[in-house]
Amino acid sequence: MKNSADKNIICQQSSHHVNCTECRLGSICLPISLELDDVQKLDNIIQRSRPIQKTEHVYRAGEQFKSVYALRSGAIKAFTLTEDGLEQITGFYLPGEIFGMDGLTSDAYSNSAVALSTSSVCEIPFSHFEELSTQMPSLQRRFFQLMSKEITNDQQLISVLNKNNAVERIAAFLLSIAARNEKQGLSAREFHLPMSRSDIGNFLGLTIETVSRVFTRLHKSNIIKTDKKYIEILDLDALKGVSISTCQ
Amino acid sequence: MKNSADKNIICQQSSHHVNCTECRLGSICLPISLELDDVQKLDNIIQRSRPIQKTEHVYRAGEQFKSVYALRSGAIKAFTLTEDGLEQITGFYLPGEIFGMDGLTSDAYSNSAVALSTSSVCEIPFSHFEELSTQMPSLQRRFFQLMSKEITNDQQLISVLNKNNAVERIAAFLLSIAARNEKQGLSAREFHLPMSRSDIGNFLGLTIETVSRVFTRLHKSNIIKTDKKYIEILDLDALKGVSISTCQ
DNA sequence: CGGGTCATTGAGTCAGCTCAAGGCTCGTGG
DNA sequence: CCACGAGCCTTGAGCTGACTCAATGACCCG
Repeated sequence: MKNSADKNIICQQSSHHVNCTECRLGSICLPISLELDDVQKLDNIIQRSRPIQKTEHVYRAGEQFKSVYALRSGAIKAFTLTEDGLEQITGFYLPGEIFGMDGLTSDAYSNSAVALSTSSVCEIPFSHFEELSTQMPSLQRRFFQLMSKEITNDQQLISVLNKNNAVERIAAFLLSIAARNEKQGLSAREFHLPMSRSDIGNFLGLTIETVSRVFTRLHKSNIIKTDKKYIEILDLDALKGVSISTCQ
Repeated sequence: MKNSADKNIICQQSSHHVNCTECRLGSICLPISLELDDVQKLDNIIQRSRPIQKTEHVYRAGEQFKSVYALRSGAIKAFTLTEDGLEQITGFYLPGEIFGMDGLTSDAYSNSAVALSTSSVCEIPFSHFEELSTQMPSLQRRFFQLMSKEITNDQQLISVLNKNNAVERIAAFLLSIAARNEKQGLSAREFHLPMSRSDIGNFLGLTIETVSRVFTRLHKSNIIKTDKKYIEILDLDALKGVSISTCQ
């Protein structure tokens, strides 16, 4: 609420013209393991536009694949529509993470990507990127690794969906968000969830009512403290205990 | 049964020393879109060993990542173990498909891969492959696409697990196997499932009892004909009708 | 202040799970 | 050549966790 409003302002200040060498996310984003002048070359092909507002699309399913994207600030959800027109969320992306890699197979995005809050993204035109990758083996390797990471994340989620009940799924989800916040240098103990209860339910294969009930249950047993989208982890070990495994 | 025994013999005959240019799977496997002499170069780095027997491992979770693999004949299942030691199958691989791409992220395989029946695999040592990719943009592109395909397959499965009930999941599964058989030039209408009911259940997040009940239900309503692992699709439209979407 | 969106809480239902028993097939050994 | 055991599959009966339906509450924005 008040806090999240403040955060948005900060995000907007830091956005737009910061290049890769100055970006505070350099250590977790695409450029890891590149030499300084290679980072410069990468930076040269990256396009940065004005921030995207909540609910705006970065790309839509079916559009021609042109670029992959790095998230600089905000949050993104990626989703497909099922045959019968239902939304299925396939992932949430936080700052420093890459999205759009689903578009490569068929030269068209298979997901749509929308901003969950005001977000700035770095667009990486793929044809340029591909060319650069052939010249920079470490960039090629890095991208292979990122795609592989996406695969193992998805497989981890499959495992959670197949084996774990509602509480375990949500605990795993919270731990995943916490870990990814920490990676960005933010708190793993308290944070704002960028997505709605309904988005969480959609992602985890639960109804919104079940998500809500689990949150109150975890709150009442003093494992987490919740206030709308604000989450504070009070008893990390207990949360790990109920989760068993982590998703994404 | 009798048929499947025959098939294994055929597979073994065709295995081992066939190189990429002669392989009947060339049109669906890694080499698509490569020039002839590029296929030769690719072929030079590929290692082919004696066939793998049922239940033998190609690699184990945690082992150092060294190669990706193309399946020439047989069938492979990939799986992880959850914290509490339960198997979670993350995918089945049929001839012409590539597996092992989960190992790139952390330089160690995150899955184990075992043969479901006698199988021959082509091993592609990754360091050589990477080097070749920098010299052959179309190979690099092809591999990006294959990884992207794996991502969209997994996301498709996530969607099926989140949205579909038991019958829908199994119908989608059968349609996926059928389509992939067809891609190999085999029948999409009748085939042998290489995996057990228990493997299907594990993959689709169902118990073995539920899988069995759904199979008999589909059989009794004359949509498919089942005899153990032999499947014949009698009414494709009806099967599509109950599936809604396809998984992997 | 009113209408819309999002979240919470309660009550009843059901799909798929668990537990249990029995059948089929194949390989081994007497 | 048959008997036996081990896997794998099928079928039945009863239970339960998450879903559906419904109502109410909290907050935001015009």
